[in-house]
Amino acid sequence: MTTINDIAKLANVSRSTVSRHLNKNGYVSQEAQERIDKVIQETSYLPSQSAKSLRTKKTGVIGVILPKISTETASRVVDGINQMLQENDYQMLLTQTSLDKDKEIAFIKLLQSRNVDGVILLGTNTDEALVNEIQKADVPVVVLGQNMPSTTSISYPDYNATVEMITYMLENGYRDISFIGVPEDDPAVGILRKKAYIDTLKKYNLPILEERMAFGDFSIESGYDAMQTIMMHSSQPNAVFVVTDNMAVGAMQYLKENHYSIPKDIGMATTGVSRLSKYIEPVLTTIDFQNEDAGIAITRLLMEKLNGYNKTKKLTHTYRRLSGNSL
Amino acid sequence: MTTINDIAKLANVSRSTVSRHLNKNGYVSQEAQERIDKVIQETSYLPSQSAKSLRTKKTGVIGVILPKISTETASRVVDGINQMLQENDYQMLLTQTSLDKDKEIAFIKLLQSRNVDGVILLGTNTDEALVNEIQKADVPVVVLGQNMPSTTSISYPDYNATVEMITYMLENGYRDISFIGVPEDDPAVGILRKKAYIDTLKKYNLPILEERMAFGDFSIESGYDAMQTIMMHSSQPNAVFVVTDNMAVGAMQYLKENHYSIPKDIGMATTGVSRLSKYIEPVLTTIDFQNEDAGIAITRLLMEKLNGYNKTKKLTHTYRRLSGNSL
DNA sequence: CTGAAAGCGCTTACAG
DNA sequence: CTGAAAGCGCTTACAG
Repeated sequence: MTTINDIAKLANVSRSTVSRHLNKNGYVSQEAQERIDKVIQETSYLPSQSAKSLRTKKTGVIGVILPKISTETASRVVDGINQMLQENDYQMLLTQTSLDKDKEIAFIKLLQSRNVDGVILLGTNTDEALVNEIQKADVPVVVLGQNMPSTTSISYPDYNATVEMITYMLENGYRDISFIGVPEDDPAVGILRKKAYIDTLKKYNLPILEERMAFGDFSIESGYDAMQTIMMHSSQPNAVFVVTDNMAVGAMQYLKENHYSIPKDIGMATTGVSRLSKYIEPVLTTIDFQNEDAGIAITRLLMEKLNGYNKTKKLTHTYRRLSGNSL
Repeated sequence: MTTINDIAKLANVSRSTVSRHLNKNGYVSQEAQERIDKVIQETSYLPSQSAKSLRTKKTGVIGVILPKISTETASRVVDGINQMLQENDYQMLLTQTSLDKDKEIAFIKLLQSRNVDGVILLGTNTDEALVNEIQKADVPVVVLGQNMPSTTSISYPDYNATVEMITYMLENGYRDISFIGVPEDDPAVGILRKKAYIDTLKKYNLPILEERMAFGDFSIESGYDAMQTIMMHSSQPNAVFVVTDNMAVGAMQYLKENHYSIPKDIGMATTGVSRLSKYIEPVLTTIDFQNEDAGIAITRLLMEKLNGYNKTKKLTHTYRRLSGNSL
């Protein structure tokens, strides 16, 4: 392997001079520059980032922690993150927790031992242990998808967007709206979206019925099961709001298999927009959280922190409602 | 930041001993071990990977180069890669070329300067410049999706699977089958799948018509355009085979918009299985290349190389045909 | 404009 | 069983 010493020797300068030239700080004579460039060309020398990092305490690498890679929402966010990182000459170290909370904490540690310059966490909870770990991290950690205490984070407009959607359903005449959610250890998706559903029904003086609510674990299968649970009950709803698109797909499958027509027998709305949702029959009415933009936005906040801005910022991302024919 | 020196001092041993204990090589007395563990606990010490890498020339990081992250095929492959890497305690550095060939070469260099232990490339071409770069890399590079010269690689069964699908279409009575492909600088998708289409028609003594073929660039839009090009021609086909699912979605959109019914007016088959394809109407008949398994398999080959196996291996991945109602 | 020297935080023979 | 020493490949004041 070629090192800076080899280059120095071949170019007849000291390695300090080579380093100065490579990093474009300090003066290097024209002649020296040319000799160095020539030698670098010939040897196709590449500076060792390990050595560089050890000295400078910077790696140019950002760690990204996400629940699951092969999900459309996540891959879009990653796409946005990646764009922004590439613009800023950062590389991305990707880790996946498979929704295991312990791994979130473990990865924050591991990423630090890898000397990443910062961490982007796609949040699934705001447990105290996690908050503590983020606090004591000695690199900036930013969070997308949860309002993480004392941490720079971007939330999705879980409450408002859900209120708007439920209201929209009510205005379209649906009165018996059921709800498929996730457990409450996820404050954003589990608590806020459910609260929005309940609050909106109350506002319209409608009863909140336990049997109209069921909960899944983000998977397609769990959406199927939740829909089944709801429909097995004697008093059936005429609409359903599903908090994530994956579970909505499962719910749709259950309804199709059991010959309920959407929207004739039961209206459906959800959150998250699929690349294919335009082509599904029926086209789902959904809330688009614009994940790619969110990925860009959270990365921008991290870049700010890396540039010395050290106040905690809290943002809420935008959204738009996409109308289909499932209502 | 806590370093090995701090630990050594606090535990009253030399840093050699701490190192020996951490890496579990060489003897360390029970007492010393306990003192060290205690101090590590208290300080929540994490060894610097940069320093470690500089010494050992190993980083425990694998570089992954892919054309585009937010594509279902890619994210499934990444999922498989990630599973296998996690089992082997490796981390993943992810890069995206956006289908820019120069970036493939640039990333191979960049990843090396980051001292990755190996590289997995999702191949889009087998250009000489790329082959050379792979050859002269001083870490193992393995390739998925192309039969890369002189390189350990796993190909998809592009030719055979396509022959089988076209044959299946012919056996189902379709005679005027059109084809949507990609340019020939992609040997696997561009050349082999097209050749399979042509060879199979020839075998059935059917004419090969230029106007029955159109080409896109993997995007949904290009599939739309290609389908349009074909349908604008006076002699219309009664079926189409599209080489990728993304382009198939575009082609479907064109057909729907122009009130062609699938499969009544025109049958369709493609490659690649979408999470949602079961729920699209019609359900697409498709070839499933089982991308997650492919990701696992290519990572396994890389692990073998990392363990000293240095022969070049060439594998072809499996596939299965999924029948829908689009034919 | 340039080079010698120190040091980043580790590991690894080597000597004891 | 343990420690001193050398060295991995860089960068960065500092002196000239």
